[in-house]
This record gives sequence, C-alpha cells and structure tokens, in this order.
Amino acid sequence: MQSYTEENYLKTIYHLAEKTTNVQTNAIAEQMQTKPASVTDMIKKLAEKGLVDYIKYQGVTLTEAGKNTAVDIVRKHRLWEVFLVNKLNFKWDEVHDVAEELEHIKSIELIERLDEFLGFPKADPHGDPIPDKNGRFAKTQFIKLIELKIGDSGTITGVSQHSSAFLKHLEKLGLTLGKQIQISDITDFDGSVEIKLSDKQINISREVAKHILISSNGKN
Amino acid sequence: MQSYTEENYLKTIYHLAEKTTNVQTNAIAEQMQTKPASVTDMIKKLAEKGLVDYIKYQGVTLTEAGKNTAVDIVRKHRLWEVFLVNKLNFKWDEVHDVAEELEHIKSIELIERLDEFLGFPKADPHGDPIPDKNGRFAKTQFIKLIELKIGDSGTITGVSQHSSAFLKHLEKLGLTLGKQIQISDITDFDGSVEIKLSDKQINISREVAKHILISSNGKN
DNA sequence: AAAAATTTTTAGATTTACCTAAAAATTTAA
DNA sequence: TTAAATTTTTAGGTAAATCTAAAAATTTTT
Ligand SMILES: [Mn+2]
Ligand SMILES: [Mn+2]
Ligand SMILES: [Mn+2]
Ligand SMILES: [Mn+2]
Repeated sequence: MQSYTEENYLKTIYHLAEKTTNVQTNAIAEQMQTKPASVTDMIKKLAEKGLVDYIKYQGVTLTEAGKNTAVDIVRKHRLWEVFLVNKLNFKWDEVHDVAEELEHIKSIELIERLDEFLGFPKADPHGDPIPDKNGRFAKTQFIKLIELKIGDSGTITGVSQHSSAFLKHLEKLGLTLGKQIQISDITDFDGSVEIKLSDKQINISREVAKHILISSNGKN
Repeated sequence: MQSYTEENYLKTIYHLAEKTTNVQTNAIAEQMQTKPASVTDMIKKLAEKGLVDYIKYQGVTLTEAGKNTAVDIVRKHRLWEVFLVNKLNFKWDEVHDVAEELEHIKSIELIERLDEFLGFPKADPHGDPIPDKNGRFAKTQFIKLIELKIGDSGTITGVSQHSSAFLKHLEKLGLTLGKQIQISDITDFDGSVEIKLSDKQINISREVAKHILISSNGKN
C-alpha cells in the first residue's frame, strides 16, 4: 500500500515518462512543486520498494509494479473527472483539483462501481483515455491542430493543456470536445489559424492551436 | 485548514460529546485506536488552534469553531454514504470505511453539488440525520425498540450500532429502515422481543433490540 | 580539455503524528 | 482519610516528508 505522496510521485513520473525517456529529478521537483532534494529522498524510497529503477544522476524509470500503480491512479483520476462533469455538472476547467484528491481514495469496489455507474466511459472530460480495470487503454493517435494544413478537417477530441485559463478560453471560443472543425486559412504574419466551425469562423493563436488535439477525418 | 487527522479527532470528540458531557482522553484514544499520550498531544494542538476548550485532567469540549468543523465532516460522511448506497448500490453495512475517507475531501462546491444530486437527503442509510450546509439538522427523537411495551408499534428509522455484523444481521431478519413493526410479546426468560412485521413474526435478542431506533406511531 | 553552468545528491534540520515508559493527578475503595 | 486503582500528562524518541545549504557529478561552453 502506497501513501498519498508516493502515489503522486508515481503518477508524476508516469506522465513525465510520456514526454521524455529520461525522467529527471528537477522535472519531478517542478511538477510536484517541491525541491530536488526532496525528490531524491523519495526516489530512493520508491526504488527500495521496487516501484522505480534508479541509478544515481541518471534519472528514474517506473518498474512494472510502479507503472501499474500509476496507471491505477490515472484511471481513478479520470473516472472521478467524468463523474464531476457528467453527474455533478462541473465544468471541464473546474474538476482537476478535486480529482487530484479523490484519486487517492482506496477502495477497489468503489472505483469499479463508479465505472459502471458512469457507463464505462472511454475518455475523460479532456479527451484523455481511461484505463480499464486491468490498466489497458488504447494509445490515442491524435494530431495537434497546429499541424493541420489549409483545408484539413477533423474533430476536436482532446487538449494537451489542462490549465483552467486555457480551458475557459476554448469554452468561450466554442472549441469543445466533439466539435467539427476545418482549417480555412493560416495567417502568414503570426501563424494564427483561421478555423471554420459549423456556425462560425474564428481565429486562434498558434499557442492555442498547439494544445488542441484533433482526430483527423480526411485531409485534402 | 485542518489536517485529515485533526478532522478525525474533532469528529470523534463531537460524537463522544453526544453521549457524555465530559469527553475523556481515554475514550478518545479508544475510539481513535491510538494511545492516550497521543490524544493529549493532539488536544493541546487543537486547543491552541481554538478548536477545543481544554483544562488539564478535565477533558475537552468543542468550541463553536470546532463544532462547526465536526458537523461539516459528519455532513460529508453521511452524504457520501447516501451516494454509495443510492447511486452505487453498496449495502448499508459496506459504506462506512469508504465514507471515512471521502469525508475528508476538501471542496465546498463538491459537497453542495453532491447534496443536490442526491436530492437533499435528510438522513443517511443508517437513519442518521444529515446537517444542511449551515450545519443545521433536526434533533431526532427516536425511542429504542427495547423501551417499547407489548402492543406498541412504530417504524424502524435508525440504528445506534454501525458494525457490519449487526447491520448484516438486521438485513437478514428483514429489519431495515422504514419497516413497520409491532411488539407482540416480551419473553420473561431472557427479555427477548417478539416482533410482528407485515409478513412475518420474529424474535430478537435484547442486545439487538437495544440498538434499533423506532419512531413511535402510537402506543396502546 | 579546462572552465562554467547545470543538475543531482548529501548533510543536517524541522514538522507532524505517532510511540513507550514513567511521573503526576484524580477518582474510587477500604 | 489513607491506600489502591485509574486516568492523564510529561519526557524522550521514532518515522515520514519536507526544507536549506553545501558538496559532488554531469553537461555544456569556451
Ligand atoms: Mn493527487
Ligand atoms: Mn483530465
Ligand atoms: Mn475519517
Ligand atoms: Mn451512517
């Protein structure tokens, strides 16, 4: 049984490992809002428990056991987010912090019944995939909106930035999950992207376009 | 902001104060499954934070602030129990431990929306009253089944013992919340109670009868 | 390949929530 | 009203998770 803190470290390492092969002490520290010295302490402990492989100065990787725990926490986090949005009418930008706490509730029964209650959802309110109870989930193959060319179209199926400010901004623009979009123009001057929605035409910055994930349904 | 541990102490003191005026160190220790020395440590800390009034060797009482926190935890505990039973199909004997964790999730929004989602329930699955968001709730006026006389009738509206063993036993006997009962006899030999239910007649021990709470609807 | 910059670890403390053993206070019984 | 039993507190320590400051290792730049 892992502590709340250990679970958060494992989850952080798991997410960092999705981006970089070599997970560094400083990166973990930044993500966990703590100091590198504290991270070193914790890594040693996790290594002793067989949850990570660790070589001094070489960063960490999760062991099979460590990855299993991490994926389980991710599963709980995302299921609770679905609950908050679908059942309690939270907005997609309001759920993260509460899910951050709820993910640590220790009861297998609870999470399985919650999963069933929610209808075994496959994705959370941000489009991230929800692992099943065996930890399996499809590797989603999204394209960043910024990578699309003029004329390409697709459906918004995820975001790669979960800050409240970003999500609120998307909401205001009408860029929510499931929306059909088509690239009508890409501005030479600043690289901003002109998008055609079903009912309107909008312009978004490169920065915003970078963090919108599209499941492409046809290039031109 | 209180820690998980502080919240549990406050809740324990609150419940003990419902039974005895003077809440003793040893009683808290037993309830919290810890040692009296640890309780003394914590009491001092809570006193410093203004959550309890404390005079050495004289036991503790909650301050207004302490009582507010305690009632808030009780509210959360009971609302989560309702959620588990009504929405996730847990049995009334399976919910306590999970609610013991869930009650510490810190989000006012969460609990208010949960309350609404559940339809603002007035009682939890064990018949205990749920405080509203201002901490107010009706002092329930139950009678212990053991105190009824032959011929008295009423409705089962609560239990004063929450152990899984006891609750499972009641379930098996068909003595669940809302059931109409009438006392048909009280055995001279062992004081056991003969009860008439709508569909059958059963006999329960004094020990069981002590912990069933009845809202009486007419003595004879 | 040195020097400089960055990253990571160690050393030594702190805080929180515990513990055991022993001392002190209070309550109950003789 | 002493003596005995019980309750409560104090003293001194431990373990988990954190911190700061300084040392060590690695990487990047000149
Ligand atoms: Mn968390
Ligand atoms: Mn999410
Ligand atoms: Mn609790
Ligand atoms: Mn209850």
